[in-house]
Amino acid sequence: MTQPIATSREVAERVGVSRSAVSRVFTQGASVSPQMAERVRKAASELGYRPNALARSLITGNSRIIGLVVAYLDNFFYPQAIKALSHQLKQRGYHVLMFMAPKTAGDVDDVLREILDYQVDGLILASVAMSSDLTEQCRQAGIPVVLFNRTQPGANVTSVTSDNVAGGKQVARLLAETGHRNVAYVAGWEGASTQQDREAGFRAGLAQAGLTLNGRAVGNFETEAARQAARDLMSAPGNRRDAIFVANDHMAFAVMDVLRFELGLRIPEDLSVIGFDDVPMAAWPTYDLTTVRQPTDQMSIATADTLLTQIKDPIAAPTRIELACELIRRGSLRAR
Amino acid sequence: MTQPIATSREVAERVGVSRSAVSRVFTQGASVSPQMAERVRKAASELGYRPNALARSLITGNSRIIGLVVAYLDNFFYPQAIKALSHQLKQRGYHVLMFMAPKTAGDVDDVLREILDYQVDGLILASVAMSSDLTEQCRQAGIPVVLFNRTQPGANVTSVTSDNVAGGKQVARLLAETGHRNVAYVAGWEGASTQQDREAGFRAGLAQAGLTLNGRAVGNFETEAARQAARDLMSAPGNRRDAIFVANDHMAFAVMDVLRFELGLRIPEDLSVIGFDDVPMAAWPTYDLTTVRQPTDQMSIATADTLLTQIKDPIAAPTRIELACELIRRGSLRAR
DNA sequence: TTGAAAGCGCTAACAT
DNA sequence: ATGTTAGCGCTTTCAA
Repeated sequence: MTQPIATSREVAERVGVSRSAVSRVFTQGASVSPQMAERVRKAASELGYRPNALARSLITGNSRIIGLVVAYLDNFFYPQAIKALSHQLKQRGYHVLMFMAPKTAGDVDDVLREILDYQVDGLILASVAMSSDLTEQCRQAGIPVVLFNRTQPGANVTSVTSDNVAGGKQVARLLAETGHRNVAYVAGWEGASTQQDREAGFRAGLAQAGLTLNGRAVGNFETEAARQAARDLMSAPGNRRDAIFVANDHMAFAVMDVLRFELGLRIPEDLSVIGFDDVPMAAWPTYDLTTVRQPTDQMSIATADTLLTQIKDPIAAPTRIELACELIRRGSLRAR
Repeated sequence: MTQPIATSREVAERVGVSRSAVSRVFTQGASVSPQMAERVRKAASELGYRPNALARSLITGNSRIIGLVVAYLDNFFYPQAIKALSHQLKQRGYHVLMFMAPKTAGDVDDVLREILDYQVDGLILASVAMSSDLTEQCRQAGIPVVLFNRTQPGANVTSVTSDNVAGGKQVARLLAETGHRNVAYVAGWEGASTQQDREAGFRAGLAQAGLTLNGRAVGNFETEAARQAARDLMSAPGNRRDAIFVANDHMAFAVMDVLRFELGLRIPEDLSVIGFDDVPMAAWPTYDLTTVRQPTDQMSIATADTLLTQIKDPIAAPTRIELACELIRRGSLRAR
């Protein structure tokens, strides 16, 4: 015997007022007398009434739902980020409709369309790309999109990242200063702007220090591929590397495991390793990883802020927000 | 110049048919002639029309949205589970409205109510408890609830877990068989059924083997608390423990780090460590953790299945689904 | 198979 | 400050 949830009509009838009155009581900044408010609230709580968000959205034209698309949930950076994002949005009265994207960009559009069917007020793409078709469609529909931890070169779309180029440069400078001369790089997925920027910054930094990159392998931001990258890098004959910069912490852990357990190397005595992100595990004594800290909380705040700004003011031009990141020096790096 | 998304009326006018006709074309199992379907679809795609899910929900009474509440996102078990859950639900045509619960159970109800405002068709609580008030309210409103990886003793509510008692027992048996005689336990948050069941099973298993628990500390399912638990356990004077069973992998890693780096102990030579969950990191050579594998995918499938069953048939009685779990023996355990 | 009419639950002018 | 009216975009009887 499923008893349906009370409607505003029932509350109105019980109190003997109009449905508009009930509506106003539950609407921010509407004008109602205190006694009306009290009587309505009382009846509402007796009946267990709460406004139907869907019906409200249908008429106000905004759902207070933000679509969030995530791909790399196995990288610890993202659970952290999701938590922060969801927290920020909640504080602002928004909710998160989440979707796990396939890493292959093909199907993302389909899924995005499904999300759009729910009249989301905005869209956050965490390390996910969308077609320029869909970007355009969102623009036309007036739905702001923010790219989180990724930029999309050609597309004229808002993004929030840290300054990955500067981060890469800092790593190069640190390695040079600490006497490393034979450094290699483990790349992430080549299509990712974060990967590209970190590498570009790293190479530029090395060049400034009079060094060149001596070895490169692709780890695709995945554990297994990163392991293989480490093996490939170290099996190249005649090379005596003294440092590896890995495009993110997630892969750096995999690389360190291979160096230690398969190749019997000591870190940092035989080799320094540097990562990127500063996920919590990087601080664990087992890894004690020197890395570049991305300001997750600030990035989340900036994402929520710009998204909501654009929701309020759809004419606003896309911005590219780039936050400073900080080198965190730990035991995986040794001066030589 | 924000161009609004096309409505069914516009499509209807363009084709010269009624809005009902358009609706039928986009409704499963409605009767439309092939030529009607084709003309409407053509016009729809030209105008970029897709049915408004909110308006549809308002009238059909189901939103195809499932509310998902999660608390412990820093435990790697959950990102995995979320991924699996979201995947399962997507396959069945549902979407996930996500919320991060505060670990303090107080505010969960508030948040749940917000989710309910969106007329979700069902609710999944991952390691989160709700008040019996709200449980009752959901029952009355006909909204099925499934507890994922947690049971709620008094409450008559559906849950999906692995057989934590059996898991704990297996651990005890294994430790006994491999000659451990002085075993301690690091507990999770005491309010959690998983914690309680694992400990109960473990104690029962020890008793069957003629052993008793020799030391216990509470790690609350948190890294820092687990570290402290390890310190407390090992600093008890006169004790020569040979094994620690930790209530989940997430804490086990923290415990291992303390044993190795603060206390200078070797695992498993000086001490065996066993965890619970079998998160991906457990297989990494650094930890190589003996643990009890929870069947994440099966649990997710079971959760999605029962939830959707109950959505279709709201009269169905709550069930308590308990899936077998499997002991995974790795290097952190040594026969003595 | 198709169209006309009614209404899901709510809010937003417009009066009063 | 409150009630009346209209309508958000859609689906669903009911007739034809």
